[in-house]
Amino acid sequence: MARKKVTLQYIPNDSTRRGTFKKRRRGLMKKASELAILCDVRACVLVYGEGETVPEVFPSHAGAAKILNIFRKMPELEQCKKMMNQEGFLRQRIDKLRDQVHKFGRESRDREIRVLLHKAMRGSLPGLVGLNIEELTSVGWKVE
Amino acid sequence: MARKKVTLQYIPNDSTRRGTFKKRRRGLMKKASELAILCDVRACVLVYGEGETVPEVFPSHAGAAKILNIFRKMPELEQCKKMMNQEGFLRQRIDKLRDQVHKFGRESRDREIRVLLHKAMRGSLPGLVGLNIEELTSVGWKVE
DNA sequence: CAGCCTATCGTTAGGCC
DNA sequence: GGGCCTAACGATAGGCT
Repeated sequence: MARKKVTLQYIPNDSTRRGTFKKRRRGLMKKASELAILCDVRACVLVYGEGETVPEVFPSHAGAAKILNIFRKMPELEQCKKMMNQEGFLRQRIDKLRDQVHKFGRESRDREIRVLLHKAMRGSLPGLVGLNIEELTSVGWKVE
Repeated sequence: MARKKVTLQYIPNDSTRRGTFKKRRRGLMKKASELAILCDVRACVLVYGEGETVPEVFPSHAGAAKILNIFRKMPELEQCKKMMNQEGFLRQRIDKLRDQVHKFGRESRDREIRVLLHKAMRGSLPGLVGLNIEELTSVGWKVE
């Protein structure tokens, strides 16, 4: 009856993981729906189930596609804008790094890094800018 | 100190809405991250803040773009599959309708429809055929 | 307006059919 | 595996600084 404290790491047991997945995906979609209703904002969510070719989508296939198109058209334009100032440059850099981390391992490290970077940013921007990709990536491992 | 019971409808007051938005968007992103970690699934979330041109994205701009590409390549193929059987056809139809309703406005008489759906499902599929577009749309939303 | 706090509500892990 | 249930945990509305 006592509920375990949720360790936030990959659930090895298949049936447990699937059960959790089903519950939480539903929860996520609900949250998204609530956010959209309460604040009337454009939002979309895609979640591919384990080995599924068709994702569950909010708010709908077409609705998501619409938002996705907007998202798609923005990249280069935004990149130009971002290049204009240091903050933008940093953000772009973080994005790349985040991706690398993703490639290496589970997303858990991704999230940790984000927090870490947050702190680093508040501390001092130059400290972060000085690091190269490998160094920052290894920071992710270290954190874990 | 007493917390209100959350009415799940558009929040008219600007500052309240913005506050709620910030909190809930953060919460949504966290949930997404947890889901990805716990179950190791591909997922992405895009949320545009009120009047923002740049959305907040999970797991990252590039990461989302990757998933979005997969999503994009699937439509026609899946549609063909779905056309194969009646259920698929119905689902596709509901999708379109769901989108329409979203464009028109906020969904309201929620509970009534839910009852309707219950009846329809227990009765039989043909029961849905009798409904008009608006009703069917709401049903589609409830199907989730 | 942005954080921080706390009471309360909503989500969900773990059991049990 | 799919639902349903309940207690525990996590998210967050409302208030204060």
